[in-house]
Amino acid sequence: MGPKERRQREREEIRSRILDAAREMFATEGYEAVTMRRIAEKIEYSPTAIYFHFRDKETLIRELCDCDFRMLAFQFHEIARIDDPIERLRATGRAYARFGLENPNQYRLMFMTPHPPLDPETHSIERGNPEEDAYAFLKGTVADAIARGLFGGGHDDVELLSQTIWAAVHGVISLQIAKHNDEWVDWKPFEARVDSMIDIIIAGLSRETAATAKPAKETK
Amino acid sequence: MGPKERRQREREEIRSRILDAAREMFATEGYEAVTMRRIAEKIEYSPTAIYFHFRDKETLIRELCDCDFRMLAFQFHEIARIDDPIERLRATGRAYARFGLENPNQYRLMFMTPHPPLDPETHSIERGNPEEDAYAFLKGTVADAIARGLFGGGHDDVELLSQTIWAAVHGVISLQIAKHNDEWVDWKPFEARVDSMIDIIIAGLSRETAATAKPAKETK
DNA sequence: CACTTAACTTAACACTGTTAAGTTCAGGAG
DNA sequence: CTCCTGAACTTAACAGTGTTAAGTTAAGTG
Repeated sequence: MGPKERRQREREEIRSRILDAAREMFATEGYEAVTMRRIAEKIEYSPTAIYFHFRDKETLIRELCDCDFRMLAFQFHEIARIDDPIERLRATGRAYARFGLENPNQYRLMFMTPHPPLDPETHSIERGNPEEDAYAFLKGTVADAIARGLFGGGHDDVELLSQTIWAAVHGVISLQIAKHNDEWVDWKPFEARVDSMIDIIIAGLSRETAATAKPAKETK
Repeated sequence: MGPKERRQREREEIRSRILDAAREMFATEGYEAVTMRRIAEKIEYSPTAIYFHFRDKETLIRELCDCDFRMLAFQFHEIARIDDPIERLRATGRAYARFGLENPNQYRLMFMTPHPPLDPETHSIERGNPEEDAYAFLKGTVADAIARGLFGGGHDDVELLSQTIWAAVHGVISLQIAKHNDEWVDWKPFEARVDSMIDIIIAGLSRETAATAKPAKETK
């Protein structure tokens, strides 16, 4: 209980003040707007002070990122209670899309920007736990759907299907974020595109696999 | 014949030398590696010389981008001769995926990075011409499929379907580019993911619309 | 020949992330 | 109490960025 713990607490406090300042600037103005000097200015320290708490800018931003991953997984809390896997899948897709639309800067950093592999894999998120790991949550739903026989025959690879479903919704979101200002394309409303994608994917999964559904003709 | 045209030609020549130097650095080392100073060094001019040919770095890079868009559209040249719209669609998706995998840096800039809207819409590409405009090519194929009754009833909005199909394949590519180094996910091979996506989308679009394929139950 | 003008260079500005060196000051040891 | 350690910070600087203002050079034109 000595002053040692107080020091520790103070350290954590300024640490999270840095994080908070960075988060706000990042969320409202985007990645480019976050500079060490501006963070420092906001919390009224010198720029170098930050380096006492974070190795470099990259690790600072990555810590923000981890936090957002957990926030995303948290969006699925309510949805987990939907019993029908198909409806759960639909709701998951929509929630994911909403997250992307409402947090475009975070989404860009999380899913649209290549990162160098993290050295010691020191994530603070428990991998595989659907409460914290959004991908694990999706896999769980897909596995349920397969187990209950809701997908057509041939659709039995949980990993592959999860990655495909994820990519489908991610495609809509990331095009929205990257190109919704692009006048080249007459964009349909975002919600319409999300629903269209989810409907088509679910319809496609409900049928037999292509090999059996296709007109029996070996192409090539 | 006069020296006026020679000057013009020389100007074009150095202009394209800048472009070429930038393109090479960009393709092999990525966006961050391209700096005005390094371009200048490569072509043995001073950094400021570039500004005599391009307003700023942004417009230089955007001109590269335009070129890549045309290159993408060119990939579809052969494919245009496939008669069956469904098979043409399949081939288009695969060619698009290959383009993304082989040109990740270009793909990132073209489809994964938000750009401020271009002032006077001075693209050098003819919009709507399938020979130059890849999106127009896709729309053409989708329209064909609808016209021949290959999609289920209800799937009749060319624009919406094109955007959905594009987003689906784009999702696979962009996750590959941004996250294939991420050990969090046990990635299936890229080709498998592309084929899975295309098969599911086509299955979802074929014949009966979602409403009839779904168990007849009004959700909500 | 004088003059304009395009094409360029040099030097600088205002930024960026990051680091080396110096300062301050609370807390523990003797 | 003094002495000293070491954490937490600041100041100054480095090497880099995109960009611009001012100066130079040389070719073409009246």
